[in-house]
Amino acid sequence: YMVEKNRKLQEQFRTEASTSSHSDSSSLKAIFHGVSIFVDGFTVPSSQELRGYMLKYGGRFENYFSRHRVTHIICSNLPDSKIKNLRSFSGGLPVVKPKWIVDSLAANKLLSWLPYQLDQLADNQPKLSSFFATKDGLLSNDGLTDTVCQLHDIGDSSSKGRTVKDINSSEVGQSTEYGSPLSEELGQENADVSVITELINCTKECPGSCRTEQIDMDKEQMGILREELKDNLSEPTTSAGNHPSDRTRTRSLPTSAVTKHPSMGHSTAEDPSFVENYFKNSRLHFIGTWRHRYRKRFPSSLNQVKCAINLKASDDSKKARVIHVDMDCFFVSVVIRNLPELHDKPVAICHSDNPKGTAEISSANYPARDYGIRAGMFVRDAKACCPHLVIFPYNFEAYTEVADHFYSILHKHCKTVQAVSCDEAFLDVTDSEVQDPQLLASIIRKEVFETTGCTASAGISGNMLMARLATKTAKPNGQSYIPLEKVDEYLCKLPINALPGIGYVLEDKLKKQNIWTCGQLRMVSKESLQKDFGAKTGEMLWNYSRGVDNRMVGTIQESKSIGAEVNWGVRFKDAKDSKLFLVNLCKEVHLRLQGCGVHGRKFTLKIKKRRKDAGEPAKYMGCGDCENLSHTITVPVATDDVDVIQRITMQLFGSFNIDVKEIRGVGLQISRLESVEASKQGLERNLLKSWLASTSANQVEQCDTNSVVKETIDIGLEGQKVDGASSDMFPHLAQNSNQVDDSPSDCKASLDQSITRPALCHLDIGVIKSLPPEVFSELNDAYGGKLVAFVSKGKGKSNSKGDGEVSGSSPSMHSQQVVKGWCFSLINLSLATFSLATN
DNA sequence: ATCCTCCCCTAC
DNA sequence: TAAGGTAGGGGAGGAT
Ligand SMILES: Nc1ccn([C@H]2C[C@H](O)[C@@H](COP(=O)(O)OP(=O)(O)OP(=O)(O)O)O2)c(=O)n1
Ligand SMILES: [Mg+2]
Ligand SMILES: [Mg+2]
Repeated sequence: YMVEKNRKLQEQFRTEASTSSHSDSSSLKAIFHGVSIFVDGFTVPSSQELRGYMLKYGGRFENYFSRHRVTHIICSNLPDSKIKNLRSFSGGLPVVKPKWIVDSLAANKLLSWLPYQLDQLADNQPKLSSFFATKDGLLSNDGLTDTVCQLHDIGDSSSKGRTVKDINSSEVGQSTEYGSPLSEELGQENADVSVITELINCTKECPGSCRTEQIDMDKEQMGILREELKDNLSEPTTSAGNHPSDRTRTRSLPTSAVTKHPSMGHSTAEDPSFVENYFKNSRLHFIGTWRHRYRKRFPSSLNQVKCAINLKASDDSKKARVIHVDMDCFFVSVVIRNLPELHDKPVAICHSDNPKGTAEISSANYPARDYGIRAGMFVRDAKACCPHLVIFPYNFEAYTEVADHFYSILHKHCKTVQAVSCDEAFLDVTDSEVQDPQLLASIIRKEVFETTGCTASAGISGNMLMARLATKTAKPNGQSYIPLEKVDEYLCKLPINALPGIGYVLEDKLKKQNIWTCGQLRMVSKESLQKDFGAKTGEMLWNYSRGVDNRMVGTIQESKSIGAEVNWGVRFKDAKDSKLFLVNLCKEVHLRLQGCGVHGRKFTLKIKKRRKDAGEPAKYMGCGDCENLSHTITVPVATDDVDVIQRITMQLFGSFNIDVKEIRGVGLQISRLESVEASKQGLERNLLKSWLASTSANQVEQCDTNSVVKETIDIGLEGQKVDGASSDMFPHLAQNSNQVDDSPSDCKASLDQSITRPALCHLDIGVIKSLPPEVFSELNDAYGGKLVAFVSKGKGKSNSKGDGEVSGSSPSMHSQQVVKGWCFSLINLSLATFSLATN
């Protein structure tokens, strides 16, 4: 995530750099090429001034610290208390006084930073700094020569920087494996399942009325606040300097229970309904989940899949085929749509108006962009660029509403609409009734404005790529058509990072090859690009640089994965906090699965762990510099049952063996999805229920729900310990699950004396055959028909990729034991699922 | 070759 | 204070 975020900010930064220095770029020297600074604390000149210098003179400015991206930490003298923190936080990077920047500017070349080392740290610069010292020496020498040389040096230095990082990450990779020495080295107490179970019971009893009251109070207050906000917002107040939103909020909030602990007030540790509140307020969550809401509102039957023949027929014609429409500064436009007096003033959307705050700007209108304000910036940086910037809070309901109008209009005018996001879509106008695509675009834009009060821009061209690029040039509130004969001219000087699909990493790699524009990119052979970037990416680059894009408009597929993650405000005091958080996260994921009508088989838990020596992040309650860890379990039967999800998740969590205080982010993702319709899970459960109640009542009755579940999960754990980062819940099902296959008795060994055991262990093909036909049929469905093959051929493997396929299972060397395990696992899980569902 | 699985990269 | 999510594409590298 941090990489992504940083890339974005850098992109904005570079865009600014290229536009602001456009006129005089020839006279300005790129003194700071290859230098990427992170400013820590108060400095003279200010952080913003330094940022400006870096911008003007070819350097980089990082809002977030990252060992990978930052080359120098800039810092004035600090109180001793902070020095110790900084020493570990710096992670071996040079910590330099801002005078280095100023003097370099005065000298018009990059000076060695060594004389500018922070005094307090000068005697203790770690060994890495000597590495940078040499590099800087080279840099400053070559800085006098020419840009090409500088480039090479930058390449060298950053690639070495990456080498260091790569070593770290491979270590991290190892640490994700079970039983590796590293996990012992971490020496953190493993979260014992029984302990956690106790804690659940405890928390279930504890919260009581007190906590509920607090929540209610908060909700009530929020309601009142919202009313106030609405009143204020709907009033087209002329005093633009008076921002109603945050004044009201910040004054009222301190009385709420949440802010009782000032230091931890917004962390997971203090708020039992953190997950819920968090997602309610997260803009990225809003845009990330918007697609689900769109699917429901505009069912996909509207979209015809264009057939290839049709495409080829129209391919040769020179007529523009694609329109791309995107709302202008969407979040701002919506919020100020009834406040015309603000339209020519700089406005941005942000949670906070605090000029020192690290809240992020979500969207800035075009007057604000003239000040250099961009999405993703900290509000303090935005305010520094433009002190009179008007900040408004989010209004997600209004965004949804406007997006609905927007898409209604699009669907009305075009049968092939491909939604990109809440404010953006592609239209295929090949077969449009309106002959002139430009006319159609203007009709749509006009109608959007008249309906919503918000402006949209449009790009029209022969394919999706060119239409998208055209939109960018058309903004704001305009449209642009790029005919085929203008494509070459348009692309020739276009910077490569303007191409969709080229982000920070690809841009950097290309620039190391001295490729800055699409024109230069065209000089590289396709083979060379494919060698350097892979087959598909290479071809994409080759095509895009020529304005070629073969994608078709209108293909919306069903989702392949569903997940939820939180990487902000995550601060756990103890296992109780983390447990509660995980349970809530599971509930969230469960609801999303239900909302999409799917069940899933593959569970991935992602953890962000504070990197060693990483201090408190620059962003308030942010996750900062983290290692990304992830573990996966695959279960044989797709589920959306909240309790099953929780069990699996807790199992996964336990396998991390991590000190919860180090956790900065948690995410749960479900994949290998099957539609509920197809698996008919509900019916299966009911049938299992009646079957178990009648036929084998004695067995079921003696079978404690929790023990069944635990058993089931425990079996999974055994396989998991062996497997490493990824594991199959039921090792017998995975052909590559090593050790367990050699000792099928593990299955038996892991069972307790529960009454279920003997019966299940004797289950075999015969037992499966004896199942009532409905049950068998549905179990068979749940396995995509594999049960038939299993019974008829006597093979139990289920490793085919196709979900619904009967797929001839490959020759199995698994014996009867495997088959037993398979049956056992299946029945056991079904029991567990069923039992929990009925509780 | 062709698949998987585990990530990284990208976009909004 | 503040709410740094979500999901698909695809590359690397191992298994088959
Ligand atoms: N880093 C980002 C990018 C986008 N958004 C949200 C706010 C935007 O309004 C909306 C749409 O994204 P766009 O990229 O379309 O940006 P805008 O519509 O704001 O501006 P533009 O006029 O460039 O389209 O998504 C966000 O919250 N954070
Ligand atoms: Mg937009
Ligand atoms: Mg957009």
